[in-house]
Amino acid sequence: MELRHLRYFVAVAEARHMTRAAERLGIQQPPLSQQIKALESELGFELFRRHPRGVELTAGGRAYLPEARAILASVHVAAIKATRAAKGLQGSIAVGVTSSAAAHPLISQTIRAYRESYPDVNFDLSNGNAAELTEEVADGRLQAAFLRAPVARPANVVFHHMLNEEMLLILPVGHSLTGTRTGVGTPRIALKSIADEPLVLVRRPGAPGLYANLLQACRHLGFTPRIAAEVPHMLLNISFVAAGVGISVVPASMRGILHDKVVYCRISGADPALVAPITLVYRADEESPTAKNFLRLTIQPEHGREAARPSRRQR
Amino acid sequence: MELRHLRYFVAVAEARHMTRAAERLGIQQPPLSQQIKALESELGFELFRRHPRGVELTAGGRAYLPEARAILASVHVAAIKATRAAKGLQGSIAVGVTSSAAAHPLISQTIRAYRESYPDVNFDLSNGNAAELTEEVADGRLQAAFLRAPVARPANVVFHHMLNEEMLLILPVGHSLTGTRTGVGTPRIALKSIADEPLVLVRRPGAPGLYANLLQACRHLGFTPRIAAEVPHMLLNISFVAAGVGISVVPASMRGILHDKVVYCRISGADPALVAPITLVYRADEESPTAKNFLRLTIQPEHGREAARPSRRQR
DNA sequence: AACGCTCAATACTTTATGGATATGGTGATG
DNA sequence: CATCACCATATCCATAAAGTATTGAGCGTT
Repeated sequence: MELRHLRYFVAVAEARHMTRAAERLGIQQPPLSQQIKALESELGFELFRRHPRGVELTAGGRAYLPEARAILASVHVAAIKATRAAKGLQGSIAVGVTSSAAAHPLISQTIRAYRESYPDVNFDLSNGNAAELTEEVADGRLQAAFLRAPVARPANVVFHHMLNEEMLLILPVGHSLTGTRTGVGTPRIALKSIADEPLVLVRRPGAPGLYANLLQACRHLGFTPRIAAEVPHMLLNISFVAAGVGISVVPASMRGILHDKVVYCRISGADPALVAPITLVYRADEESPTAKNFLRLTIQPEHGREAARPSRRQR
Repeated sequence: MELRHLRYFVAVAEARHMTRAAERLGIQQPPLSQQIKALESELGFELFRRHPRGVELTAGGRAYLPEARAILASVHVAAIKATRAAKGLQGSIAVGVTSSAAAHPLISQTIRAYRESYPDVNFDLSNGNAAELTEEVADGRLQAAFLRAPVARPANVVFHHMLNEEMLLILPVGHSLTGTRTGVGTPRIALKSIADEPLVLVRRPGAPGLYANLLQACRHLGFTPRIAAEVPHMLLNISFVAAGVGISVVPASMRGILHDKVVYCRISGADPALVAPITLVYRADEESPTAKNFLRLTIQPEHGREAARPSRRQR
């Protein structure tokens, strides 16, 4: 049995007339009669009673009609559903962020924009450190991840550098280095002036990247800072500075956190410049349509939106 | 698109392998590849990613697979459902009975037997007088009706005489005619002995049939009974006799009703013999499978049961 | 009662297409 | 680098769907 039989059957049932149904189907009457007959013989019972004025559904035909209609409708619906999935309008996507990357407004903007453009996609957002996220992307548990500096570079994984963010020095309020400058705007402090200050560092097994540049810049200036404490993440880092344990540097997007306890200062005289990148990680061979839409929207926001609703402009 | 495409798609999706799927389908690999490709081009997206070790579902294919399976399953289910309807195993039937016919045990037996044999058929049992039921059968509102004597014979309607039932004379307990015989078994009374008794008759516009024979038999014996009362149905008839209004005759199957107030007696010396028929009424061109099963079961109970479950004996 | 009309079925031809066979191309594997 | 395992392509054939012409059956009409 083929869908053709069902289409023909429904047409005849609706027209109650072989010849008119054939016209409506764009075929001649004899082949239609034949196909109906073939369907009847496959089903094992008659669908129609033939009258000189047309045809009439039998009890079996009456029972079959709604079923046939439902099948034809679901064939149509199935194609639409699957097309939506293929276009990435439906389905799911798993994205990871490190907590320090999550602090940057770009990340939340990007995710919000995607969820608005693709409201029917189930969005799984998870948290982890750079090493974990990279591994999860590499073996497909995540389709994308936002992190700061890459910590491992598995084959087949792309690290897309999105931006560099300035690093700011943070000191506890009332610290001697902050007293000298109280003008408007962000104060500026020379890196060499922190040579004798105790330093708080964020350093975990999986995230050594962000502070390498700081230590190297200090070495260039001829000193090695004293490490007062190492903490597992950036927020605790600021808390420690606020508590007076030492000073530290954080990405500029953290500015505002504990603002009454901590002073944020720009750094001068650092070489290499102290910057915190935001990196988008994804598999080079990513095929998931939802992921491809997400990547497109993230990397080229304008194009992404256009592609998501191509017909809006034309109407 | 045809069901073939869905069948092929599901086979390939399950085998994850074109060549093996082709084997399972009993065709060669190239035509299978072509049909899959045709399906993809009709849907507008790729269902599979081709690898050197086999094929893999795309996101669109993954979404399409359960839909395709459901469609194929519902094609199967539709055929089964409609076949059951065509065989009269599912559907509905409307049957009417007159209240006097309903009193005969054959009717309830027949209906119970049908409902047991065809439990999935919706059975509409309705009540009416012979004229009403005949009309409803004639124009298709009923598929069958049980009544006593036919009162009208529309073209295209078959009146199947099922049985003749003896008519019994009923008299109030203590009536003079009953006093003479008090042996075991049903007493017997000569029709001519009721010549002077007042008679209660059931007679409605639509049901004149049952008492015509009684009056004619009396005329043969040379008397015309006096009509003491006319009542609309048989049960009230018995109540009137019990109340002493007069005597009457009823079909033998009524025996037992008001047994402590009324005496049932066999009648001798009547010509024509006083009998009450049970008549099954149905359309000559009845096509409904449920109705045909009902008629078969009613007219030929043994054959009906056999046909309803043809496979039981063979297993 | 005969005729004509309508519509489905039948007989036969044509066409389209699904399937078979043979072969080519490509990426993984040892 | 050669081989293997698969899928894709090309070509041909057989099947079956569609087309054409005609028959046949049932109904209404005169």
